[in-house]
Amino acid sequence: MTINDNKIRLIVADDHTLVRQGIVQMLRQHDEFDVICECEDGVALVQAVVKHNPDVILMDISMPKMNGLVAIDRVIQQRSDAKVLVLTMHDEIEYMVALHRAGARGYLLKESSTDQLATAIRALHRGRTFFPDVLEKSLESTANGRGKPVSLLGGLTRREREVFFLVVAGHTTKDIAGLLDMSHKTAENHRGRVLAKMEVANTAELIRLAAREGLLE
Amino acid sequence: MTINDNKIRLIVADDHTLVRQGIVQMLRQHDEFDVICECEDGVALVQAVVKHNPDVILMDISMPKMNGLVAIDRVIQQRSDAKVLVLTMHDEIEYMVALHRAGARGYLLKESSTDQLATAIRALHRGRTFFPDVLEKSLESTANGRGKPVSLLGGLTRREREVFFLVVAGHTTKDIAGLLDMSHKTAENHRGRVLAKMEVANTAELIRLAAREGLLE
DNA sequence: GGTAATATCAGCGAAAGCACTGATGGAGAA
DNA sequence: TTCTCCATCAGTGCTTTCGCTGATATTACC
Repeated sequence: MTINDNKIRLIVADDHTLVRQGIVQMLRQHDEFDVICECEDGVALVQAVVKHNPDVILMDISMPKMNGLVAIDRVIQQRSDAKVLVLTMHDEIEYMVALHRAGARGYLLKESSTDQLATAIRALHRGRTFFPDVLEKSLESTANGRGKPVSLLGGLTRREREVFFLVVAGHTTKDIAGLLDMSHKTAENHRGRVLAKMEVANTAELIRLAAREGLLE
Repeated sequence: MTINDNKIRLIVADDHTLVRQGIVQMLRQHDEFDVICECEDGVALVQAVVKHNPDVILMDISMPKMNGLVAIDRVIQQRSDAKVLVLTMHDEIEYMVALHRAGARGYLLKESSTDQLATAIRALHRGRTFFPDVLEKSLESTANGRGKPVSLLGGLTRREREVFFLVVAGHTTKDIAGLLDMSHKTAENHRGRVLAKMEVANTAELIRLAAREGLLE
């Protein structure tokens, strides 16, 4: 037995102890995996990556002390070949794209099965990526079409952004028309395009999205 | 009356398979617990409770198909003595108060340790409750310092609270009527009363308010 | 000069939201 | 037993949202 008996060496980072320990417990059922370290926040993760140089890193994106995106950035800075598999509850495409750009190599919803988790880990270990189909499509379309939008507000035009902020501030289209000195039909049209670009069905969802992105207040 | 030794019989409900299975895996390490059923949503949970009559119910509050608060309500309807332990990531007091009123007997953050989880389960099984200290204080203050609303949700009736959560989740009144099995007019009425009590003009403002209060998942 | 993106306006129709009012039955308290 | 709160359903009427289509003017880029 060598110390390196080709197990896949993992670091698991998640601030929710119950969740993290649960996942670790589960991974320990598989012989092929070796959880060498657990982290509660991004800072600890970056240090652990430097110290242990794991094969694959499993991490939640919403962690205290250091935002997940920033954490990925730091990790990649330390080890440009780091294989980061993000575990998350959000299936918003915006999230996926952002993570992909940040350098994550895989993205897995917490709704996923344990089999999928194992598959994803193996994929990353072999140098592959693991993203849901939706993202693949989106990345293609951004590659084909001009490589623009991505950021939540980036895809909006100037006027649409103005309308967006007034909508999430709770104004009706008529209000907005008055405030921006335009026809209420124009305001409606802008509003409609915002909803379409943001891929939400109604104002309620739009505001939820804005809240998630920290765009309220 | 205990046919199968005196293990504490548990149902675990969480829509995130990874999280759920992790927790289950962890509970199986303890001899004193017996996980008799896992559920992915509120609907399944209610059915499972009726069927298995567990000692303690572990549940996430943010689940698809049926909002957690609604689910608790239904569970309590079926078994008024059901011991519901809520697992969540949110430590907002509003949530705790609402859950307490809904009939949950315990509240545990996912940041908690496994020991705390075991302690909480045992507490509920013995007929005690398990809430963070902050809540105890808050509940006292509502009892003593009379009158004061304290909670945003405090002024709402049980049904109004259910509707509230579904509204801020982005559902239309028709959706809500379906989910709560009521006429769409009734749902509209509840919604209207929620808007009035919260002193906001429309859904947009309501969601902003909810976001400010940390009531969005 | 052609092309593309943007900002503007408008109409239509379906759906949803919102403000009223009124009515019934049940549960619990005074 | 009254009385109040709650949950339920319903109707009317108006406003707002939302999806779709189509049109024009300006700007800017190649």
